[in-house]
Amino acid sequence: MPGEQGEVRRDKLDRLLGMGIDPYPARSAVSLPVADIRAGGETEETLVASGRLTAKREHGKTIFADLRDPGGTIQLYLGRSVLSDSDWELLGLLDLGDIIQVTGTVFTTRTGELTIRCSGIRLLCKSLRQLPVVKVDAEGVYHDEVTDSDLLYRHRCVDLLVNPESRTRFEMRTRIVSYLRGYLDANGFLEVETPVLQPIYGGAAAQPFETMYGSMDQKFYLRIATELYLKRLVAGGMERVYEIGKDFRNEGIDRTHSPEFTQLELYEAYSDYTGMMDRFEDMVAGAATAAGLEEEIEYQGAAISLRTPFRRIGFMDSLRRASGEDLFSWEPKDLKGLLERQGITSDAEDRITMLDKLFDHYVAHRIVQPTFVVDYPLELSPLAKRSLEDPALTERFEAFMAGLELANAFSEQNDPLLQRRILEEQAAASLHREGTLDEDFLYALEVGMPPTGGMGVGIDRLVMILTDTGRIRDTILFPHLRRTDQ
RNA sequence: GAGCCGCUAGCUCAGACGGUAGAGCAUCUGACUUUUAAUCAGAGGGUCGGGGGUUCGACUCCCCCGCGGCUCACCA
Repeated sequence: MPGEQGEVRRDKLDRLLGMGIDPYPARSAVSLPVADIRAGGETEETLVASGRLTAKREHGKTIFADLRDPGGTIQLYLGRSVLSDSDWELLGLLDLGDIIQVTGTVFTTRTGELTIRCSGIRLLCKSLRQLPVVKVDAEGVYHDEVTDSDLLYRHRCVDLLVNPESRTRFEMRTRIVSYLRGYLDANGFLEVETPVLQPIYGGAAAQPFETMYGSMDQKFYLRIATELYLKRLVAGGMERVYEIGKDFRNEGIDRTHSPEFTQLELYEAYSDYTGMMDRFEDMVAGAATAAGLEEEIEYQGAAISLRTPFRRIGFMDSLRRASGEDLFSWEPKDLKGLLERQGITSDAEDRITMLDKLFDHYVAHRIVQPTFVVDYPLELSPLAKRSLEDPALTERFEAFMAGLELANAFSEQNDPLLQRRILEEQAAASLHREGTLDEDFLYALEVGMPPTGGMGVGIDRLVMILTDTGRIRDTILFPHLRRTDQ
């Protein structure tokens, strides 16, 4: 009998229909969350609980079962002598995974388990798929835990049901994002939405996804950043704006990169990159609290302190110190040689990209505690203002933690002529860019944008840190996978 | 895009040397009125990721493909 597992449930569904039971009723009674029932303890008061049937322990005329809702699990006591004949018959047709509603009182069994003594039971939704059964023994050890990541990513609903820590992680993500919104709203920022489909992409250096806009008969790109649009708004007098949304970068996937990721970008007029440091510290510390964490957190085995202020180091200083060399005076061929000696394989040929590689190698990957790396070379930062002390540097920082880049911020370049020249030079020098200037953005700068601090924060990575997750995909509900149907 | 590893029942896994597959949980049948990884007895369930090839014979060896994982490359 092929496909037995599914057939059994279909058969039960038919039998339920034969009994006149609607396996998918439209209405259910208001029920008490399991967590509340547990908190309430024993009671003679009749209450209603709803959830998924996750275990059944049959003892003849007595059946113990587990009912789970998002907030917890509670045991059910189902006795032949307590239930009606029809409820008892229904019980026999229930499978693990079915969503049910029970009515009863709460007592404690002689083994000390808080339990609902069910006087009534109702089917709310028949499940036609057998879920993996994960059991936890008395020592709290998981048995037959589902590890097939393909299954878990393709069917996140299964993951959420079967792995409680997955559910918790996404709840934390939501709380973190809510906190950030609340923080920014409370500080006078306006949340806005800018185009995802853009005729010219910009604001970062990345390969875009391309698409065809049918009715316009024009090529469009999925945004790689919101930067250039948000700054237009600052020029337009929306002096504190932010957007939390997806950016798309048509590049490789790895543990810390997702082609579709969530970024918070915020811009604050009359602020600068030091102001952005304060915002970042506020937001990270606050998000941790919102996620239920203390100031000291653990990330993949490392102790991390979120105590502010965060450390500040210079891009060039830190690289000099870590490498023991003044790499900024080196010729490209010598840098190339050093890269090879350090075992870094890279296609990079130009000086500045190689320096950036060496910075990652010597400094960034080794940063554990929250750290602002400040004063980036001008060549790496076309949209940032030049440093007052050194025109080769910019007023920019990137925030690192546990080897991850979490944020990128600068005092925004608002000199329209200088900005145009820099962008033109970049476009000319770069092979893969379209070489198209965003004239509307430059127009906005010509209209005039006040001195402004701006910052982008990688939300998925922040969630990684705060949920102690090693893979960015575990912070994204539906990460991209290759389709298997073709 | 490259290299390596993996893909066996719904889930977790085992299958030395090539002889058409096993376990636990889940499912089904039966027993059991306070168990909790319930227990006991029995049963069903697999075109071993797909396609070729070698061979008398392939889960096993070879080739191609698919999907996943890990590293690397790409990544203001």
